[in-house]
Amino acid sequence: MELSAIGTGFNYALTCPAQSYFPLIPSASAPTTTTRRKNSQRTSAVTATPLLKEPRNESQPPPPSGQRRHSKSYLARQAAILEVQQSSDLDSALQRLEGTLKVQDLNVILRNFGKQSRWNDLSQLFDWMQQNDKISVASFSSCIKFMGKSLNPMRALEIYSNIPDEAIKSNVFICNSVLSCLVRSGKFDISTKLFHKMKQNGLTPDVITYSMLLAGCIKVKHGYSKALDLVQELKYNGLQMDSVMYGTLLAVCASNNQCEEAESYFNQMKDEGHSPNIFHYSSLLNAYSAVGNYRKAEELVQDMKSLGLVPNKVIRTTLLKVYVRGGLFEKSRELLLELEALGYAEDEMPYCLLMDGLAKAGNINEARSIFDEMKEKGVKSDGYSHSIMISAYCRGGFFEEAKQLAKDFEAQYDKYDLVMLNTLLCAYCRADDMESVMQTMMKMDELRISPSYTTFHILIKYFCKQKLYLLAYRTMEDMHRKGHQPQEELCSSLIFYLGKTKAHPEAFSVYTMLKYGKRTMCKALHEKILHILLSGQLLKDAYVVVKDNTELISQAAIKKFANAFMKLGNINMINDVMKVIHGSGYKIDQELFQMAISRYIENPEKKDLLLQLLKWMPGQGYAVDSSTRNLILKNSHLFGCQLIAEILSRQQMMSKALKSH
DNA sequence: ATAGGGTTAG
Repeated sequence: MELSAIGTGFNYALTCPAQSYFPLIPSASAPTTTTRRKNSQRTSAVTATPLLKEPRNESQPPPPSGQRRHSKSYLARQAAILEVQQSSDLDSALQRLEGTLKVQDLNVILRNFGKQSRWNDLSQLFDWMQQNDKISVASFSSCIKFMGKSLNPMRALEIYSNIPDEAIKSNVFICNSVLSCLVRSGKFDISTKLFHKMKQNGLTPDVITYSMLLAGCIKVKHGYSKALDLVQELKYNGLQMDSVMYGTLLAVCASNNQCEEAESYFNQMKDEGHSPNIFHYSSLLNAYSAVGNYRKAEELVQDMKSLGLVPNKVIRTTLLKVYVRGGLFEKSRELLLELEALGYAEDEMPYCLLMDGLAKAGNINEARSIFDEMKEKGVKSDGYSHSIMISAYCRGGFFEEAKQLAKDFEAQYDKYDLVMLNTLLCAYCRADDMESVMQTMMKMDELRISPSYTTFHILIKYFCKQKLYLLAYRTMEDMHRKGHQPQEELCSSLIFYLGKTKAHPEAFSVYTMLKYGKRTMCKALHEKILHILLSGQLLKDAYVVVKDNTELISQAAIKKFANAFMKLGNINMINDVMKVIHGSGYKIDQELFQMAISRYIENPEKKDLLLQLLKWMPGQGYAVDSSTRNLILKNSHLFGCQLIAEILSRQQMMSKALKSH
């Protein structure tokens, strides 16, 4: 322990030549690798210092800096810093050295813990500093920054919100650290909200604040317009864009396909006197790659070279992407050779770019030959190239080839992730290899990888194709349970098949999943499900469908529904159904009334409902015809003769009045 | 005495 402490102290002296004047430190010029024996040999030589550029000996005056006077306490503090850092019991070390260590020393330790990713120690030290009131703004700032690095934004927010002093809470360094921590942890929305709150509480943002938030726009939806807002606000506050901000802004443009904007910022940046570095070029080139603008890309690379910047692996790979997107496969191949020669093609990525481009352009055989060449050369691969080719074969309809490569992959690699599993699944489904499909699903289960939207989609489609409609339905149920909203087209066809195979309740269940999802659905689907429900005699469900979609269902379908319902539907709902279909603009005919009334006559205990219906009719312009009236009169003893006679006469008066008009 | 950015890639 002691020895190592001395050793490190010695190294520290190396970084601070001024310390070499102190006899405690043997040699400032001794290299780290020098052995202890050589060290001791040299000590005397250094004391004489005849070869040093600025020889000093005892007769010379001491250096003007204050370091000499404070040397003892300074050294004690350095030693204490080391002791704390190397201590196995942090709290006791802190207790022991409390008198020696100043706040800035503790901050040094804090930062060192951060640099070494010693998160627990960092947290413990910070707590101690807070409890012992040995803390400064810098401590907060550093600590919060490292909370971002350790991806612990909640702890950072907690620390920040526990700061009692409003002035410290609005300190720009602390605010910047908090925001940086949030942005780094992918919490852009929270950081934006907090930023506004901070401004309200008195924060004056600086370039770094804006730069940080701008960086958050790269991986975010509508990042470009958010970035523009930030830039505008920055300018409004009298701040100026610097080279860092331009770099970030270019990356935002590139990731949002704002090619022309990227170009114009690049030029603007140069006009303002900032010289672009390789990253600025890289981002702009990336923007060109999205649109395949190879002319501009080539120009840019020339421009870059003329400034003395050497295109690196990323630049060249991005240029390859430009050529691929632009459909310049000859040039792509040439560039790939160049990458190989430079040792930039040691992994499969550039090959995959070209293969994918070729396959998507319909040139699947050429893609395959690159794949084979690559395998022959023994290029490092983690299976991505297989995935590219399998997808390409599936897209092109070469299902056997896809399956072959899928099997090939499984024999060679044991690295499965969700995307790969989905790719394999797709290949096995298309090649109609049920056994492998099931094996893949078991694999997924085994690896505790939960199926994605795509997984379910592939499976459901496959099961439909296999006419395993109930299995497809169960899968869709599962998908829905996991919170995925199935695609309408898939639902629609499954509904159709389920209906055809007389799985009416299942068909309705699929319809319900779709209906309560967020997406809009095809208008014709309501009528389709209505027919299915009617053929399954699910009249209550049919009633709900009609009620909820009256204006989307044809008169013919309403008629079919109404007839079915009057014949066999729940007698208690007959009047409701009448009202609903009338409300939809459907003109109820005599046949329907007669059916309803016959049901009531068969069930005399429902006489109240019959009376209600008869009373309702004249208000809507309906009256029973003579044959129905006779039917009612014949059974009027069941319902109360007097009442029936009254109601019928009112109906008659109404219908006469209508006729005379 | 502390805070910032960017590149290829399912």
